[in-house]
Amino acid sequence: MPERKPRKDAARNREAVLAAADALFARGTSPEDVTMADIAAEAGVGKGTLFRAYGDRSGLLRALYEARLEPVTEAVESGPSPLGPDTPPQERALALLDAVLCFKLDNRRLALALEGSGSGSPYRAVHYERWHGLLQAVLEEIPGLTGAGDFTAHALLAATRADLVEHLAGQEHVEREWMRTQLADFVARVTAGASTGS
Amino acid sequence: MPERKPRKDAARNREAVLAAADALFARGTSPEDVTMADIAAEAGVGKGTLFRAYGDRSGLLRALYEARLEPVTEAVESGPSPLGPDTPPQERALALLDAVLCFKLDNRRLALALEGSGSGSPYRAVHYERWHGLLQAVLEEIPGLTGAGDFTAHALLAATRADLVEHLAGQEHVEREWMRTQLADFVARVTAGASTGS
DNA sequence: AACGTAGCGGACCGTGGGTCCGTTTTGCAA
DNA sequence: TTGCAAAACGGACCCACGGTCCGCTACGTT
Repeated sequence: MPERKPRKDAARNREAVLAAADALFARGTSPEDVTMADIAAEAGVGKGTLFRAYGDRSGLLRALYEARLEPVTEAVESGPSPLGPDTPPQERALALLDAVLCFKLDNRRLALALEGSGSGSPYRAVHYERWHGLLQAVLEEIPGLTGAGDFTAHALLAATRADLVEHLAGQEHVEREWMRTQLADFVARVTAGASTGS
Repeated sequence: MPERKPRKDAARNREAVLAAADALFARGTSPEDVTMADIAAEAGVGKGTLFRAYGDRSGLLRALYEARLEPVTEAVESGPSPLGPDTPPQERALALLDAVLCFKLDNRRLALALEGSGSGSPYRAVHYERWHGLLQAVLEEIPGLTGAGDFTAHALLAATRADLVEHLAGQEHVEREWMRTQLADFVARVTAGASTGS
């Protein structure tokens, strides 16, 4: 097995970089003005280190995102109802989308930076595919949605896009709870209606 | 009146630039590799000209987009059913979204370049606000959607985001007609269901 | 203690958006 | 026509930022 344990200063630096990035994104400035050099400086580390650790900008963003997302993923894969697997599909779809929305609300800048980082569409990201795959599977179990799971999952997830969330929460000052209600309503309408197709 | 007529070479160059950009985007290459210098070269014009005419990259993109979109806008504002104003709301909502989808399918690269051009979220663009305002108004007239028009309009439009369309049509090779059907289905479900709210 | 190597860091590079300013073109008027 | 001021041109130039390179440092192993 080619698994070689990393040197401990390396590990420490990886952490420092993540923390630094986190701090900078929290620090209100709009995501695209947070430069790689900034992050390196904040972490007290050379730029080279940062690129060696994460490959490129979107790699770093992805790692940070993934780390923040982990608890949610956990809860979805093996947690209790309504997020966990032992939940009737309609209710679970609702819970999933609410979880995504809340996550994006809590990590607005980060999510924004990640989806906005040009390199490749957000739709090729692993975490997107995870959400989409899961949501699709859940939706397919709802009567009247058979065959429409794929597109419907995309469409519903699109309603939680980082820049939309940012627009509503940031510019338009829409209240968190109001947004959750609206999304829940929307999802309910989608999952409740009868199919129009053949 | 501060309206001063532009010099005719200026007008000619503006046109040339638009045409050049159009040609380059049609030429298959992914939108972010179409550089300003490329466009200037293709138009047989200096970079300065291009920036003087349109301000910056996203200005140029917006102008081009707006120009292409004009016929659709026209049809929506004063055309015949089902796009025009004399259409029952539910049917019109469907037609509007179908029109947006078709437009994005026909102008994939351009739409992608515009929405992807970092400077400001797509949600502040004039054309987005036009679509959103209109769709919202239409939705509000549908029984059961009162009060939910704003968010619902955002959510439905999100299903036609350029990168999603590109992902489905470009990477996953989803058929145009199939996509239209799926979207129609989706919209129908949203506009048909009963409200969950108070 | 000594040594091989993983890791470091910041000078350096290429690219692409945007600016500047000397030169050319245009349109008006004498 | 010719003269002239203003508008427009164009490409050399600037700079910020992502990403690379390579001589140096410090880890950890024997």
